[in-house]
Amino acid sequence: MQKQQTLSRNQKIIFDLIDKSQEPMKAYSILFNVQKKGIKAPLQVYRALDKLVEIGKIHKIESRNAFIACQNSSCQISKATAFSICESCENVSEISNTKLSKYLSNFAESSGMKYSKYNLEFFGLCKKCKSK
Amino acid sequence: MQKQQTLSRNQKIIFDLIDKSQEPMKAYSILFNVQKKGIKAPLQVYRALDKLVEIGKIHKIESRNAFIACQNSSCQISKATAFSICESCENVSEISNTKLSKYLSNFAESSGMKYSKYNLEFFGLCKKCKSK
DNA sequence: TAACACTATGTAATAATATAACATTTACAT
DNA sequence: ATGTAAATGTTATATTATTACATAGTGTTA
Repeated sequence: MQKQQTLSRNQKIIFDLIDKSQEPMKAYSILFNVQKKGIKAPLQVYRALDKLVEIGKIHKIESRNAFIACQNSSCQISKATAFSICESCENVSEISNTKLSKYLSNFAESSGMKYSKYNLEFFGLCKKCKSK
Repeated sequence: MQKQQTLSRNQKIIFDLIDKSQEPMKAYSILFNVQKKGIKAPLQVYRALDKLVEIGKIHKIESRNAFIACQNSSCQISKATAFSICESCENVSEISNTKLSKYLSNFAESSGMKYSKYNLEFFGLCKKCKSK
């Protein structure tokens, strides 16, 4: 376990918004939603997002340019992220599977590079959408 | 093996440029490089890129918004892509490892979703950079 | 060959995503 | 109280990507 981070004002406002959201949020949608709380500029949002990603409270879904709260309570720093993404409803869920992450970090360790992290995105239809 | 695609004029110009490049290329850098060949607008580039990705001739490196030619001659449609990315020199190399792709597609198949593809990006220091 | 569908192209405008540069303030350890 | 690192505020701008609309090429098949 890492030590608990204290979030700054802006970081907390933005984390709370993302954490409450049922779906990944985009930066400018976040901006729109926090303007009433005094966060007026894109850069304020991006700075908080960068920090929140760095400390593992949120993850960026690279293929969507969107952010979700970490679903895995024990993950304070994200060195190993995996998601499944529905191409129909755009639902994203975080995968937390010890075997998978062991397999992938072992793979990376044995590849010749000095491995620091990975990101994996699966695409397809989620349970709901595939039965439609 | 899939059937061989014939590339259109713009697709061929853009594929050749990416294929010759030693590093991933960004869309506007591609645009700059093909203007002398009559491709003047971003959309012309993005349309060709979309098609080339679709038929598996190139891949998009999502974390970098950049494109590289497929290194794997037998891969005509990219349902399973993996890369290692150097955080220092930004070198990107495609990983083509049958065991890895089997492991990941099996994982996806057993996850409950109707799996169609994945993308995996490893980050760290490449061989050259780690010894500096 | 004419009619059709499909794919690709050309062009202008604009939307969406992200960062640079600079000034100021806050948190907090010494 | 002082130094330092982190965070904030603000303006402007860079970068990445799409919408909308008009036109042209390619290949089938009637």
